[in-house]
Amino acid sequence: MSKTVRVRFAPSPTGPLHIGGIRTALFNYLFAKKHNGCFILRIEDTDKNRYVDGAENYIVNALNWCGIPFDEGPGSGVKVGEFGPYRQSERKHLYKQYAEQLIASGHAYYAFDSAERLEAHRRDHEAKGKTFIYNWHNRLKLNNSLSLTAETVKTKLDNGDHYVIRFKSPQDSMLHLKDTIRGAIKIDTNVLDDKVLFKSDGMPTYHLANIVDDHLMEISHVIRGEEWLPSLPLHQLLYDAFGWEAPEFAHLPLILKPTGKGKLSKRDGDKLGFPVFPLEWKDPKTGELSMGYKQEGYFQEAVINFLAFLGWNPGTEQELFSLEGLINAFELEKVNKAGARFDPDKIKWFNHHYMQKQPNDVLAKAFKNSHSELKDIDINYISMVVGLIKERATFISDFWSLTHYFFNAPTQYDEKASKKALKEDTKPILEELITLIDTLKDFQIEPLKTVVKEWITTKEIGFGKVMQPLRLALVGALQGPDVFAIMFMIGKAESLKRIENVLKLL
RNA sequence: GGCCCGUUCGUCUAUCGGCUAGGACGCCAGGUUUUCAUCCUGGUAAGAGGGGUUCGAUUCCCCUACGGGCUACCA
Repeated sequence: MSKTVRVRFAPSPTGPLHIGGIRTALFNYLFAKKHNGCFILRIEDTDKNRYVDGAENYIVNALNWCGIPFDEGPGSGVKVGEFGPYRQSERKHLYKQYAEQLIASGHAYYAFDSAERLEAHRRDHEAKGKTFIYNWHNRLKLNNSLSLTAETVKTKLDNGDHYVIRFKSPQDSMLHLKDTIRGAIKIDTNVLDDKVLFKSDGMPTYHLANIVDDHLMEISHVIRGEEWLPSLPLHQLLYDAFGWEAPEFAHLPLILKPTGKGKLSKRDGDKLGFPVFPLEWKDPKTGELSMGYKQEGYFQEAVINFLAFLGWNPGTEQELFSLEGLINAFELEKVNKAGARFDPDKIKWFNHHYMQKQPNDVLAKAFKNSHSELKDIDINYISMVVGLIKERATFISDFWSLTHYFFNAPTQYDEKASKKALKEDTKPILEELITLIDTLKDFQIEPLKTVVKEWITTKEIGFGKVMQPLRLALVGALQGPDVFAIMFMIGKAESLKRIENVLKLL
């Protein structure tokens, strides 16, 4: 790779960034970092009608939360450099000259057809079972600078008539395209249409702005979603028309729904109960709230690790990767061609894994902040509790149901568990146990365990007869970590009290 | 409909002509934990179909089927 690697992630601010967008950003980021290149964020806001307030901010926040910040892009604190600005709306003045350059060189033309007229054409064709395509085969019959006299065109332009600039797709030639992931792609230019490059509202379309900006920003590799593959011929043709060297292209496979048909959408998350957005998003118009990975308790590392493996793998059997590891291992050539189904179970598994790697005090702090009953509890105590139960948790939101008995005495006892643990002979056993514990001076886990076990053994009571009711008394159910650890945590007095509470039931 | 891309266990995937087709998630069973969960071990399960090419195809080519994307003055 001779030239400097410069890649861009170019979302349009029409709403929250979908998890598929994050995956595209991630692959761009990994590729850039692997080659000591530059990761650029460019906001493609050429469609004023679809602009959504807050979307750009969301994109930036999402990338930051994921730990894949951009090197160049809009916003303060980021160097603008020689390639900015990074919002296409702020580059508006640049595009028209390029469109006109194409007209001058015979690669594009003015078109005056009204949207209504074209729509009518489309309907007519559809009624006949055909598709209306604006290109070589009919452009001379339509209303444009190719079919009209130069004079008429000039008059129309002078009058300020609405016009668009269309690309003049070549006729009768075979295009040989190259995609790093998919290899060679052939296409007949006769099936291409004369795409609008410049809109009547004075803004460029995606196609023009994209090529101009990628060229001006010296983008070396375009890594984007597969939905852009059909536009590749046009884009290549544009580079050729301008006489510019095209970047390398890589089209990423799509992320599909967990079940059923089609690509992953916002609705799937609502329906199946998992987020499809990195961060929570509140629709500014409807007020509708969509859940985000962050808010649902997913660790950033888990999301990244999972996403990296959606459509890519290192070719080894290693699946757990830090961001650093991913950068080292990443290769565009190893990206898959086929779409990948999103698997909510697998990302949970990653989350459980990364849960174990989180320091207890960090988890404890988040846990404390998430639950009002913990407000006045010592953080060190919470931290120890977390250390005892985190191996059985996937989310911090699992913590309370896993730990409430460390903070509050059980108020009710699981019915099934009571039946199993509480028998006719339980009462005298627990009474004796109380006496035993009461006399214990060193209330630490090990001495506690030793004394109780010795007592059970010498008295030949049977472990189940003691341990089960004891656990029920402490927890309220037959679950949780080691009973002696629980007793140690809640202390002697509280332990005794809880056993007495159960005795009252007998 | 047209064009393009794709197709290995239920899911994510390995295999770059010669494997008992490997791993992970899920699921099932056993073990540990005298609880539950975790964890460990094992098991379950796959190269869409049909033609070629080849001594030999999951792997290369063609056809069909199926899936996906695009087909806007949206990106």
